[in-house]
Amino acid sequence: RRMVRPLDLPCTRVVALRTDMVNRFDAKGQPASSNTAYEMRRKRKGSPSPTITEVARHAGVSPSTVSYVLTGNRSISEETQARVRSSIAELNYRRHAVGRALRAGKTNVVALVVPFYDWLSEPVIMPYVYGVVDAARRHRWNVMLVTGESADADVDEVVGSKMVDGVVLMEVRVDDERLTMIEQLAIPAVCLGMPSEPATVPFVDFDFQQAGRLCVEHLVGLGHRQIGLLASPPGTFENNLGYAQRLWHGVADSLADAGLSFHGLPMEPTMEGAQRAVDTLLAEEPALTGLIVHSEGTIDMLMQVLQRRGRAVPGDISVIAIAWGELTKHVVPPLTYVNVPAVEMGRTAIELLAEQGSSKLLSATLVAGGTVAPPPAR
Amino acid sequence: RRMVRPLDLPCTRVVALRTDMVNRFDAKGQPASSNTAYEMRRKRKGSPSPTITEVARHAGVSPSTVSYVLTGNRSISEETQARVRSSIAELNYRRHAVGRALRAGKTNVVALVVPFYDWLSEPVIMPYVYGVVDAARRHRWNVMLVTGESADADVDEVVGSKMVDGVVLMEVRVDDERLTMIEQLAIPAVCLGMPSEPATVPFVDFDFQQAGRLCVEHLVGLGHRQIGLLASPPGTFENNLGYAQRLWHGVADSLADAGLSFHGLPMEPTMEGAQRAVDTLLAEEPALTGLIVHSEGTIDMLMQVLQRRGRAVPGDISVIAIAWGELTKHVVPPLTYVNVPAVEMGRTAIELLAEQGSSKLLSATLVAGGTVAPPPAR
DNA sequence: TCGAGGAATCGAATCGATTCGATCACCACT
DNA sequence: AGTGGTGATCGAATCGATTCGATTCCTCGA
Repeated sequence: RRMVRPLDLPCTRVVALRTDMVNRFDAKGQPASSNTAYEMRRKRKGSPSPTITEVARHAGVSPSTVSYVLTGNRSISEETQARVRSSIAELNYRRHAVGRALRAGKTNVVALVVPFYDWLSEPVIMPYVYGVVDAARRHRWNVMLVTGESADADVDEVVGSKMVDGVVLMEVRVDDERLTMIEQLAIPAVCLGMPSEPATVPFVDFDFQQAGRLCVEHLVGLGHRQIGLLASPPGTFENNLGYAQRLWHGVADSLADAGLSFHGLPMEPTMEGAQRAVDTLLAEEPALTGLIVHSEGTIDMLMQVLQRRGRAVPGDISVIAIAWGELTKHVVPPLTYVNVPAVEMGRTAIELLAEQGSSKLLSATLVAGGTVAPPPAR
Repeated sequence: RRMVRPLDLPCTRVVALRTDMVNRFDAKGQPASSNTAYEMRRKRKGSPSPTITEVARHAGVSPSTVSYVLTGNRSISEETQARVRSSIAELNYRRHAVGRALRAGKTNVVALVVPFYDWLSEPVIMPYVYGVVDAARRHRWNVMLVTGESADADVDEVVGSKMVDGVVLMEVRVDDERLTMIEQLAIPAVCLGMPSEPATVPFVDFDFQQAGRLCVEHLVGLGHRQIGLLASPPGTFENNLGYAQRLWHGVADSLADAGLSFHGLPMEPTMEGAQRAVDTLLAEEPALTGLIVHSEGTIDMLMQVLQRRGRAVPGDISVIAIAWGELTKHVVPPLTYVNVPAVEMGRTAIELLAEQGSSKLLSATLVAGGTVAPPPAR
């Protein structure tokens, strides 16, 4: 009996680790070292966290002096500085964020408002969040994750109570209560994604129209004449999410400009949805040779469906996706796609918040892969 | 030329919407109504947000009375209450979160510390986050999203400055600096995912060992004798993430108990990685009839690879996944899997934080689908 | 009729850090 | 010797809400 070991981990070590962990848990009571933790907590309780006043007392100066040492807002002699710093180190002092925030009138926190209603199936939210958090970190801002599409419950509490200095809103829809509230509260805000109706809040978005145009031009340039669009799920149209409609029209308009007919269909991000959409499209236009796909997480399914229907990619049908690049990396053959710079959009939203700039549309670029070829000869 | 319209949206409406939006942006200056926003902001600047004192003055009472009306901590006469409430409504007053937090000594914010180093490719982080945020909301807590695997930069600042009342840590590894810091700061904390070394901080995790055992028993019960494991990516083993090792041993041990040999391999979550892993496993044990897959986002790829290698599922090879159920929903045939209750784990972490309870291992359940069958007759 | 008790409300202190104005010592220049 | 300037430090006020102790007014019972 042989064991394939992962990497170079000696198996005994792993087993030991496991046994240890199971035993630790199977005791059913507190974890083994819990009393230690309890003692630690009690010990600290006696002296919770030192305040600036205690540091001052310890160093033999006034609280304001300590503050000036920390902020550098007034000159303090070298000796005093040294004394204060050593007291800070000795007492393990750190400035109290809430006290600072109250005095300063700002919290250094921004809210990221994400509607969760379709989060769970949409892996594509993640890179936006990452972009926001990453850029915020560079501004020394913290990010508060606020869920909820409605205005009342959460946004109101967080924003209205001045818990945050600014807000990034995702997926703003028509007549979104959140927008009117933000405007009333007069707090800096940015929409991540162009709101479907004009708003006074600036936005960051991706030029989905141009993306659609790029796809069509790429395919038409290679000689394709029957081109179809598998658009984002029906729900995105129902909710009037602008990006869905903008891609739709980018594709439709540039096909019209080329004098070609347009075939498009929203697609559910499930295996059945992909099958149905492909079948419908092929029934409508059996000679289809070019396919533009918007749905972010469905590329694998689509490829599988095409394979089952006996259509080779790119031999019979060329495929272009509109997707965040990282999500296409694993596909073989390497996907031809128009990159949705999700991380960068998140970053830009924060920059806009910082600079109070005006709206930005990020432009589209096409990344050539192996899923597009000239149409097969008839 | 015909247009397939998404849903019942009249096309003119959509076109109108688009034109409007493009025009709005193409003007290149500020969005059309921007000056309105600017005016609003100025108007508000004169009277920023009313304080409790202003409400009190407006209502002709003292600030403490307003506070008692709001908190209900002392009895206030009906008339006064009515007067105060109407003043609150008229001035559009909301309690200042920072002032409250300073006085109360707590912020009603918990930190969720997520290492971002592999976020981008792992769609499975999302449901954990959702679970945490959802449960936190029920406790009227807000969630601060803190990134970073290192202790210094972010965790220290957020936690050390008492900006949060509690912490949920994800992916705690051996000798994680974050843990020792948390212990020093004596702040309530919970690990989401069992830390790879015993810690004084309680944890919530999924019983991956039992999950492995369930898979093996299911397959063995149907008559399978050659069973393989496609484990999580090598990186999870390198980083000593406990779940990887626990599943590995759950499978290995119960195969050993059944007197069967074990074949396992970590698998990269890419198409190439899946191909390589499958090929290696099949080379090692050509008679393989049962496959257990851990990698969360790779089920589609695996199915595709098996198809290409000419192995029917479940005709030739039975497949069981260990995965978050939602991620398996789109697979056809419906996947047989052991559910990783990610959302529930996130929720439980918050409950543990609230109740200061002790560690929990959530147990595994197998969901029968269509990808497991008895082994083919020889 | 006076005091006890309770309801309603106010004033002031408090949470922790920052900052403005003031004080003090010291040096330099006339 | 007196004045002005500067560097170093302190005291007190401030941010906004909450809470403890105190005060007022009213009612009820002795």
